[in-house]
Amino acid sequence: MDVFEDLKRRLVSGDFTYGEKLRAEALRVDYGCSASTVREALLRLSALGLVDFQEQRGFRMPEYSRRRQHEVTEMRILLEQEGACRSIRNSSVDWEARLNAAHHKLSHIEKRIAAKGPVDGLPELWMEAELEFHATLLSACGSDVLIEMHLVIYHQYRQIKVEADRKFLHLAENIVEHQAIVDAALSGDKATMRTAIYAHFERHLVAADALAMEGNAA
Amino acid sequence: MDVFEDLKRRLVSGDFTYGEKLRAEALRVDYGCSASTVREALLRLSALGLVDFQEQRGFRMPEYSRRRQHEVTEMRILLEQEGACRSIRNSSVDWEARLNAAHHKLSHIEKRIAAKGPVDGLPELWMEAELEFHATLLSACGSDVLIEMHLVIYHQYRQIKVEADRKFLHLAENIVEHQAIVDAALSGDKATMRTAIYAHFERHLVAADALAMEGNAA
DNA sequence: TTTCGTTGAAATCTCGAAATTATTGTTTAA
DNA sequence: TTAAACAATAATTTCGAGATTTCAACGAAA
Repeated sequence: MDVFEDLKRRLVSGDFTYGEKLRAEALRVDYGCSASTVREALLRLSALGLVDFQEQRGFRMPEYSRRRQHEVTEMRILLEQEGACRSIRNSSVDWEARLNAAHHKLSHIEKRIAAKGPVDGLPELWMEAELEFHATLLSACGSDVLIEMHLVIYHQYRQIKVEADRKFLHLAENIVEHQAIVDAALSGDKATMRTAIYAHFERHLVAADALAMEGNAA
Repeated sequence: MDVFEDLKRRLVSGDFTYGEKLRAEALRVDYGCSASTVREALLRLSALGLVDFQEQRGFRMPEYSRRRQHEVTEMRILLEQEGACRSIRNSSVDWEARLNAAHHKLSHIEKRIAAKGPVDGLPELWMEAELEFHATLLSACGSDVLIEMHLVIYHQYRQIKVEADRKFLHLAENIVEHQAIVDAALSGDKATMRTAIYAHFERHLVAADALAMEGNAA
């Protein structure tokens, strides 16, 4: 099994709690490999911001903080607006078709969850479809660097929002907002797209005064 | 010695040529450690985009490509404009003072290089001062995530532009452009800042038609 | 009671050898 | 001559043990 990929998956799926210690010696059991191999994977993940690494003090799942949630959300808005607008600029029938397809898959799953709750393997399917949708949104932007960077931030965002994700707290709103993003793409209007993306993330931004208090503490 | 930090330094300082193979077994000699330790450092650097890693095929200094230069430059413009404008929004006397100080150091070194050429340890001092200047520009933006992300892209940019850097091809222009950025900061006008930052990087963007040809080849 | 230092246990980090996989060069068959 | 199969070599990856460092518990001195 690919230790790196599977640990990455677990880190954004709520398998570990915020601040939990990640011991290579303990994790090796899950993969039937040596601690060194796990250590390698954890070091790589730390460079991607999904694992906290301190020399001689090992690895941890990052602590939760509202400030970080705010900053990562801001960054996702910035990169996603930029990427989506560039995709619009290069607009092609192929891109519109792929975005439509990805949205169709996603909204189908979201509607099933809305009806039956997060049963079967629906949360896992949703995770996959949601990434696919947002990745497709940027897929025609013409910059691999932007796509790569967005992917890094996307996973950091997921890691922070794991709890909300798994409880599907904002399912109804998400359905409407995803639709608005598709509509904006088809309209070809960049300003509308920026507004739609901002609206999709707005509730995950933290008010400035709340940040100030937390900032002084940390 | 810190293998990770030193390899990072060498990767952006022209110690390796584009596409050069990086053998852990060979590099261990430079650091008097085992190949595993070097391997760890290379894996971490690959997550930061400074090393190409392919399973079972080892590590390489990334190949040079104009497309990548273009994309990384675009990303630097995006992040640096965003960060600088946020710093302006949070504008403080302290920030303006630090930016002035960093610019003073940098321009002093640049003028010495303009006069005497890249002798003594001037290139190394310039590298340090240039990073310090651009980091200071974003230092008041209020987002550690943005600062961190900018730092990653900054190093990728440096790695690509190593040749131009070490030859100081655009020294005279750089001096003017850095001054323009400081002026924009002191004026507090965000639009001026965006223009100044774009002007600083414009020549490193690649024309669309040139990209198209390269894109088809790769 | 508090602080500091000591000691033992546990975790982290480094290492070089062994196992696996790619690469290169050679031979053979078409 | 070309292409494919094989063998020899070199490089990469995994591994577990040993060295180092951190952490926690305990006891002595202020």
